[in-house]
Amino acid sequence: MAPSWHDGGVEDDEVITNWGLIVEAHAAVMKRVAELDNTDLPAPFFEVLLRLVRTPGHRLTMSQLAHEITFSTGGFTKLADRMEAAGLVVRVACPNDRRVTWMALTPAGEAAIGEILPRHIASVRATVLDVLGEDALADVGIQMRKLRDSINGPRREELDA
Amino acid sequence: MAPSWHDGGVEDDEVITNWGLIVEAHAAVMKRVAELDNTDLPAPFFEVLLRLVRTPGHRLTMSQLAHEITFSTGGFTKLADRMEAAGLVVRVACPNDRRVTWMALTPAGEAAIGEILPRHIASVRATVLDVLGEDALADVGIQMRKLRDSINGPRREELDA
DNA sequence: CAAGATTGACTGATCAATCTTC
DNA sequence: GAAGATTGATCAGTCAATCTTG
Repeated sequence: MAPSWHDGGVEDDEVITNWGLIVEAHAAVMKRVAELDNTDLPAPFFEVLLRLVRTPGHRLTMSQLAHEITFSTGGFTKLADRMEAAGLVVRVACPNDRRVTWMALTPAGEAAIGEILPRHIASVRATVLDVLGEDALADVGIQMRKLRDSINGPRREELDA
Repeated sequence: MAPSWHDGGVEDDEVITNWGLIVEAHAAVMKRVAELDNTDLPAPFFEVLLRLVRTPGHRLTMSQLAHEITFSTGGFTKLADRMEAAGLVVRVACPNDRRVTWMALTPAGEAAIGEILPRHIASVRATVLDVLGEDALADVGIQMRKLRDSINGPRREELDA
């Protein structure tokens, strides 16, 4: 057996290797899916549109969206500028609290996500589901949810993407 | 049961949700580990140093390193500039093929990775291993290797990180 | 004074084009 | 001509500071 400074525990190499596999698999799948998607829509645009279209009312606040796609608020403001310039979303003032700004889908935004999403789903199916199979993917999902929730806390509503 | 346009197959939502969990867990862990590492060493620096220190001779070519950390060659040249300016690595001309440049660890680079790596391992243990447990993490690793290898092809040597 | 959003300065990556060497 | 590395132009993100509203 190999030596370790964790008496009786798991090898460091094993932990680092397995975490490394998650990182590498994530990067490889992201890249492949982007190729298969074959779209000119920037990835952050897609992330935003997806979350908006899956939300009742098709609108979320700037802060909420920024957090969900793990952007800084400053970075998200500029992303919002670009998406609004592209006609995919509009800013809507919040009447209740005049500090907050809603981001809402435009018809063009709905059309864009409606056009890309089926291809994206096909890409993920081909890259992930067809390789792992249904059961293994479900098992991985369970573990990943544990990881996520141990850090972010469980979600009030499931809006994974 | 819910409807699907994949007759008898897996639901789209299920696939997208599970893949989304991988993406979110990856992002959350990356962020948390970075916090726990508590280092001023930029992440790409760490990635490069780690691969160098784990390589016999402590040297790899620019292209090879660029590919391993999934950088463009142009981007890696500039990363190498910064790391060399920081005294962590040196470029070494290859005598056999004068097109290639080796990147080699300096003593300062060895010291830097030697100092951060134990903390990093502890961060990953606390964030990943302690949450999933040894067996579940190993299972996830198996699936992630399948994903990676189905895209990149199996590695000649295991150098995960 | 805290929270949401924006702005400006800066950093770090990509891409396409170029240079050298095989 | 192809491969490895570099360069210049550009782009998209962070961070710290600011403004407004609660």
